[in-house]
Amino acid sequence: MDGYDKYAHEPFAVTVDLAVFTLRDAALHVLLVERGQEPYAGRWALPGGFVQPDESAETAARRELAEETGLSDVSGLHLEQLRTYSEPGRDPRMRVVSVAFAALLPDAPEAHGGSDAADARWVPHGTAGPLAFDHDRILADAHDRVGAKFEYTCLATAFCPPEFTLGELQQVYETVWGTELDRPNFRRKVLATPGFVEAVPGAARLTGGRGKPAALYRAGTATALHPPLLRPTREGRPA
Amino acid sequence: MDGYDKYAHEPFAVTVDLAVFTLRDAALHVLLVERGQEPYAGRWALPGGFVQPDESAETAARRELAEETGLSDVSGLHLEQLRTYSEPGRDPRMRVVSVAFAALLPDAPEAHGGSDAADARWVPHGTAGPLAFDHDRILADAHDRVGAKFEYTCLATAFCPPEFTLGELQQVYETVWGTELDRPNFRRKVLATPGFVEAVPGAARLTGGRGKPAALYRAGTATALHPPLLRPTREGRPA
DNA sequence: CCCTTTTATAGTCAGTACGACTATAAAAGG
DNA sequence: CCTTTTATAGTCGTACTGACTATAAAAGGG
Repeated sequence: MDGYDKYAHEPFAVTVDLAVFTLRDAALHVLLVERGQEPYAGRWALPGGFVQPDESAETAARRELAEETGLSDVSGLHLEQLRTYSEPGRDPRMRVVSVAFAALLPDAPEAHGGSDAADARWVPHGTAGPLAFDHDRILADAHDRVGAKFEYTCLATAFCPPEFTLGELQQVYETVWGTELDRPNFRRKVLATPGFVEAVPGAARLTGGRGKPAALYRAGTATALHPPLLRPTREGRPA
Repeated sequence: MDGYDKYAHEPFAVTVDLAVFTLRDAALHVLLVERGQEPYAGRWALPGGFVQPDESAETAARRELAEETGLSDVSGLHLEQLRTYSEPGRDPRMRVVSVAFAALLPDAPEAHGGSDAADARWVPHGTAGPLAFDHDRILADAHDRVGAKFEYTCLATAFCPPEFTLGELQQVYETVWGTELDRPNFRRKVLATPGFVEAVPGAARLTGGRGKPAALYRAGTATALHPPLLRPTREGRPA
């Protein structure tokens, strides 16, 4: 890193791209914007924008998160840097290096209410055709990362409202992983992990529809899962 | 990402920084360069450099890896993107966004043999005082990441020569984690994981010094570890 | 109002994995 | 020859997990 002046260094534009997930009707949704101009006009793209001169990528990402979701307070939301995408041809107009982030929301208020008219929309995951730029790749990487972190962290509660049932928490896992889990075993595991969830003391209950009311829980203070909660082995057919 | 021309976007310099690890005499070593000029003159720093206009960060990182280690072929080495550091004040001279990488080498040829005189040196981990810029943070993050990946991947063999004993592999784990492992249990776990290591058929053996000769193994084809090989629980004192 | 359906919760049981430990084998050093 | 050192084999009890059965408490339909 010596001798900056000895090297010719081209200027790069630095942006952030956000893969923002939420759960709606037990289906994974992603926040997307429709592009109005070339390149990729008419295609869906991940929300994002330029990092300003006085911002870190994290600051820019949280600012974009607030702008695109229309939420007034995004300070408590889970936002995590994924990785940086820097292939020379990824934006045909100029040399853009993009720091990608993943964000998780509990509920899904319709997005484009913001005064700045960020016309972002919640789109069911997988239904938005090929995205602009390399955003399909970014989105897939984000989904992989979130799924992997579910195994050894308590991240799943970031999709849940402040109070939730164990059935809802299990739904979160099943939706993100795309698998089904055994309900008694899931209960046992979650309750056996200290700090994952804590029972709402008022023995409060919630009626979602048919069956017996379920006890309510809040997210606990733990962040890691020891031992991990592994998804069902996908070694069903080994080669 | 619409409307590039509506935003004022300052140019950024984009660099890569490398945390290159190797094992020497059962001690973790890091490749560092001594800074010759301000800022941080005389301090150690991670090797790195600017991303060229026609390069991705990954390409730049592998090029720097070859330059700084002096190795002619770095194509087989493990090189992995860590994350991007973009705090506005991290370089006092200019706005620099740095994509950090971690690399693992089996053996440690003394580095600065390269014709380009990259004067990088192998320094025992933890002995190089405070590093320049935010490189202490980057190095710590890299070490954390490598240690964490040891739990659920076969990455540890990246530190080993083509043929190695189980004792040497255990040394790798113990050095990176800073803990001691039970030898029989470690054997059982490694050998029970299909594809982690494969025995060298010639019943070959190696004498390191005193005791009974050990069987030789090669790295297998597996990359993941299911179930993971967790390090001894550091919950010795819970709060 | 009873009976079925649905969901929540409790509990059982066997197989696996793992930590702690003991025992044997094969080399080097004195 | 005996001790030390390292490699390898095996044992035992516990914790965790997958698969499963059973009971409780609600809604809905006849």
